[in-house]
Order: sequence, then structure tokens, then C-alpha cells
Amino acid sequence: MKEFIRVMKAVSDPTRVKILKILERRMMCVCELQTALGAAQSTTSKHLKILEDAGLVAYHKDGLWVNYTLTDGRQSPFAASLLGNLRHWLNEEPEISDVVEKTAFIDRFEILNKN
Amino acid sequence: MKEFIRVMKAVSDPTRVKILKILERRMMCVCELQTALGAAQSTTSKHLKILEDAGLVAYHKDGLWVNYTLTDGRQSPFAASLLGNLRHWLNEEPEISDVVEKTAFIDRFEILNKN
DNA sequence: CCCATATATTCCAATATAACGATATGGAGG
DNA sequence: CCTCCATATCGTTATATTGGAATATATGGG
Repeated sequence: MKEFIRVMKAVSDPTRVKILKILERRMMCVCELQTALGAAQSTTSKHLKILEDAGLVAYHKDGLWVNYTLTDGRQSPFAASLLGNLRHWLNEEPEISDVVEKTAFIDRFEILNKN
Repeated sequence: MKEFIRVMKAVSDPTRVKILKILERRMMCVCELQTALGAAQSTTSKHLKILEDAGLVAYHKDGLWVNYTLTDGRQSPFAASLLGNLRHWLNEEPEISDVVEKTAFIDRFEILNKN
């Protein structure tokens, strides 16, 4: 039950749904997601932690970067089902597609230069 | 997006999940659900409203009673998918099965006499 | 060892949520 | 019309969630 609630709560926030839809395209480091979302770094990091606790995303460290990806949902049938459905859900929503399409032009090395 | 969030938020609460699992068995009036959940009447009613707003349950008035049922999910693909999955999810959870099994012994006319 | 950088964590303010008691509403029956 | 009863709504309180600024942590390079 707790596991179920954790997954449902995790996807009950627009910012986190956007993160999941972005990660459907490709893996992203925190600073890339931060740029895509237009949110503060701490906010982005915190949302990622909630998604990770729910078994929806995983990360792999690469030097200073932490790359986040969607999981295969192996740890949670609820997460697996949701990730599967999300693939064909919300693609037409402007709120989502705008952010997702932006990710094509986001590059961690460019972000680097801007700061 | 809003619709999706509304559905996910609706199922992000243990009490509301219990209501859905109970209604899988049979339709119930508010006072029966209240008894099954051990919650206050106002609490029960409010949870039902949230579930209804999400398109997960519907009601039919029968005199003074208001009978709640699961919807067929026609208003929302998200609700439909969730209701479908819920049928085979969480059935083994004691927290759920205890409440669900109790419903067999709950009768609105008996509740009537106790008040 | 020290610095710079990417990310995580902490702290705080604002807002949302959940629970309950009290009150309002609305239908049924006298 | 008045009353009763099931349910809905309101008001309040306690708790949870969200977001951002500030700070801590960790890694790579010099």
C-alpha cells in the first residue's frame, strides 16, 4: 500500500510528470533538467529524489554529473505500469510537448558556459 | 494535464484507495462506507467528492441514500486505466483486504438502528 | 591540498491536504 | 408545513508539500 501511494504521489505533481516525459526522450543530468524546467537547482534535485524513491527514475554518476534515466520499473509493478502508460499519455498536452521539445536544444556543456 | 493530476492525486490517499477497493465488491451508500472505513461522515463524503471529480466513482440517488459505484472510466482514460489495474492490485494487502472483507457484513439498515 | 563545479541537503515561508465537529441542504413522510 | 434522516458543506486545526535561497557534499583538475 505504501509503495502504491508513494508512486501515485510521485506522479501527482506537474513538474515531476514533466521530468518523466523529458526522460522518455533521453537521459539528462540535473542541470539539463533544471534548464528544461526553468526551476531552481534544489527544486529539481528534490523532485528527482521523490521520483527515485518511487522507483520511477534511476541515476548513474559520471564524474561530477549525475545522469538520470527512467527505470525499467522492475522494483515496482506500479511504477512499471505508470511508466508504460505515460509513454502514450500526455504527448499532445502543450504544457508537456513544449518542455519536451525544448530538450533537443539543451546541452550540458552549453549550460556550463552560461554560468 | 490537470485531469491526469486530478486522477493521480485522487488515488494518492489510503482512505480513497480503500473506498475504490470496497466499491469493486458492490455499490455502497455513504453511511456504509463511513462504517467500513471507521471515519467521520464528513470525511467520507469529502473523499467521495474528490474521487467523483476525478471520474473514478459516480453516484445515484435513491431517496435519502446516495449510492456510490465505480465508473466505467468513460470520462477519463487515466481513471479507466487505474480502475482496471486496481482490480488486480493491492488485493493481498492486509490493510485493504481487512476493510474489503468487512463490507460483506455491513448493511445500511443495521447502521440505521445503531444511531 | 585547494579550488571550481555539479548535485544534495537544510531551512524557511507559502500553500495544500486531511480530519473532525458543527451546520446546512434536500428529500420523505406525517 | 414541519420533522427526520442521509448526505454535503463549512470552519478550524494539524500536518504535508512545494519552492527557493543558502549551505553542505563530492568529484575532478591543478
